[in-house]
Amino acid sequence: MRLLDRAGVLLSTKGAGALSLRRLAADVGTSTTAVYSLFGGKPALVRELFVEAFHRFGSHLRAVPRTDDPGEDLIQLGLAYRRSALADPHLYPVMFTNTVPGFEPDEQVGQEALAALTPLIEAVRAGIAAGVFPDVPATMVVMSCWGLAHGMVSLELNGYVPEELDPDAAYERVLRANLAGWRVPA
Amino acid sequence: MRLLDRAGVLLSTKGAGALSLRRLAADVGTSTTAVYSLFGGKPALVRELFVEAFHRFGSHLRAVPRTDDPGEDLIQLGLAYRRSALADPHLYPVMFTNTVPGFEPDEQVGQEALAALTPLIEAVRAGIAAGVFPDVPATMVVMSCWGLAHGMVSLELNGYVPEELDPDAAYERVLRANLAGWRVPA
DNA sequence: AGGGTATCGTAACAGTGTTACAGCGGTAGC
DNA sequence: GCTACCGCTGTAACACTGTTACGATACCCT
Repeated sequence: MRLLDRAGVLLSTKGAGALSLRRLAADVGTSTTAVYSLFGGKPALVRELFVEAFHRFGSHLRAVPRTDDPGEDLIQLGLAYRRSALADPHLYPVMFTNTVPGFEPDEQVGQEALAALTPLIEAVRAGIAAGVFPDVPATMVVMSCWGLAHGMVSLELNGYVPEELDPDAAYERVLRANLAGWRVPA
Repeated sequence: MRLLDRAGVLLSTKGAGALSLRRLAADVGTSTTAVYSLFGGKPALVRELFVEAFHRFGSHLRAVPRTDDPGEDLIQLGLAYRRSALADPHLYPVMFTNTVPGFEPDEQVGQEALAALTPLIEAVRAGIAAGVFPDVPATMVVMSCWGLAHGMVSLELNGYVPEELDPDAAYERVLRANLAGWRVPA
């Protein structure tokens, strides 16, 4: 589907504001009606981009190997999280902050989007089972890691990281500090 | 300025998509041209809302008292951060994620917006001076606390917090864990 | 070969931000 | 008191957006 590809490129380069149906149709060489017969409108097209973005996102996360050290696995997952976001920055807000006006993820697509976080959940569960994390609901420390990664990446994408900080090193340092706070003292 | 007030209400209730100049002008009883002679366009009006939002945000943060326990101060600041965001949720994305298409915070307004984080910076500096935090750049642990708070709040606002978690309790727990990870062991 | 369905193009409608133009008001200078 | 000016306002238009009704086309299946 050339429309979807072109829409992804257009959104990744020019941003959400430049994603207009006429522009899109003109680039591909068709008319705006094609979008309606193939997808059903602009929100439906963005929905397709949404699941595509989460597929790539899930691939990045599934690519980090699972070791016998759940803590280090979580760190690596956090680094992969940021790499995925920085790979195409304009796709990130489509997933987690509503950038395109008409589109909001419905219940179904939202659930299968969260499936991309499975490696994170499993690492946390393994950590709790191994006793390196306290006996709290796994979703809580998942939200902790996810929230920190999302917040840091989101702030970085919006240009809120101070210049005196090396983004790579600071991000990893922050991740490790957060995780250290969850470790139950041996 | 009734236009600004009405714009704030409209944005806080109906969201960014409903903030149209014609709608706004009709509600106040004037014409769209008023926005151009008074502000200079829609982005300029949103800019005004941006600084207004940061003023309120700064007030929430300045309202938490400073004690001799920098760690606890940071927790209270984090709680105030979330309270401020939940007070009018639609104003939060205006500050930290670009919701309104035409508007992006320029350098000047972005700098004075960050001034709202002053209490956070001071608490971190006090913590480093007191030896409860390690001797790292203050901006790093600031970014850590800010990133976590922003990420958690952002995810909550987008409906990504699992139902089995009590949002209030989980948020505070996550904040405390993160801060514990920064504490240098006595 | 014929019929049905999916897709596409043209044109229009409603809505948006923006701007040129004209009119009104008040205010400063003489 | 008159006049000229300047800020503010409304009307109307332009260019753009998403959306849809209507025909026409092409393709696939029977």
